[in-house]
Amino acid sequence: MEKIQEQVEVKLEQDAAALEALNLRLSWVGRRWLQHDLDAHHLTVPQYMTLRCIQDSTEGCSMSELAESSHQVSATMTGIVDRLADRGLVARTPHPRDRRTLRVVLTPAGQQLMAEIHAAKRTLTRQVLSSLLVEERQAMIQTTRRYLEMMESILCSP
Amino acid sequence: MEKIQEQVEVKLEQDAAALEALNLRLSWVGRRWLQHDLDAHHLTVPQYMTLRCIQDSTEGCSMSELAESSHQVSATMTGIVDRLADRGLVARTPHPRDRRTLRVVLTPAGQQLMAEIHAAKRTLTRQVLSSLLVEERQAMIQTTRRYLEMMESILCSP
DNA sequence: TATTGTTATACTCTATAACTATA
DNA sequence: TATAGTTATAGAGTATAACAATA
Repeated sequence: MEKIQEQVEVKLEQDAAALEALNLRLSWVGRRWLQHDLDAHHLTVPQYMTLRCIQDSTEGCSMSELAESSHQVSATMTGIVDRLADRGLVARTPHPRDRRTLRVVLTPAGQQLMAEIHAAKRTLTRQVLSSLLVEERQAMIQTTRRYLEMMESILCSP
Repeated sequence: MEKIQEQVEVKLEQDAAALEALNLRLSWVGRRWLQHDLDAHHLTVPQYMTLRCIQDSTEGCSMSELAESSHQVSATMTGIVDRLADRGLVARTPHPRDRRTLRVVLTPAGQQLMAEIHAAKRTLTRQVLSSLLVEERQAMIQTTRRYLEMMESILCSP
């Protein structure tokens, strides 16, 4: 009985090592792949992440919110938003109540660019998913979400 | 019948959008998480990827191989390997037959550092995997591998 | 005093173009 | 001529520390 348990442990260790190596490479290649897509629009990955964050919000984001969302210091966000603003994709608008705070919003040009990117997006995800059963798709989404939540909690805790 | 097929398509589209958003965030957070781990060893993510690539090879890598593996131009690799060599973690050794080519290898210090990082690695992957059935783990590894292969093929083709 | 955001600085990564040495 | 690698250059992202404005 103990021997079987031991074998299960060994197998788990192997699976963990295999998946860890795959995820490391997936994260790296995924970024290069995204950058490859964004090149056509002269956007960088951090710039795109920032636009997504603003897009997902209802009334724009403060600089602090953008920094927190991407796990970066606010000084870094200043530079990224500067370049997006220079291109007219976002605008810094004042906060109605707190004059220290800004609301960064998408301009019409920014909204249009995001729509173009969305339309041009490759169908890699759909290709993979369409070869799975509905239950498998759900399981994959659930597992990925769990992964992400664990990572974020570890990253935010200190 | 057509109506059911339509619903399946809609559902697939939703699943694809959900997983795409998750993967985008996972790729970003995964990198921050890795960087957070590497900070203790004063390594950057590109430096770590380079060390991994050398470690996985049997007789060291040429500069071209390192560049190709990370989908970067060789001029970029020159800088990364310069900094690793300055710290004594890798060494440029001559190729026995072709005097144009280098073999970048891990020094003993580099091997020791990689061993330390491996030992200190968080058990996030194992935590997630241990809550899955063996069949689910295998399915997850397979799906992740398929994803990666598709990405790499798209990235390399042009 | 505490918070929001920017500026100044230094370093790494990244690509392009021009270059050297070798095949 | 073609290939392997480096150098020079420019720009983007990143963190730290110091700072101004506001609460």
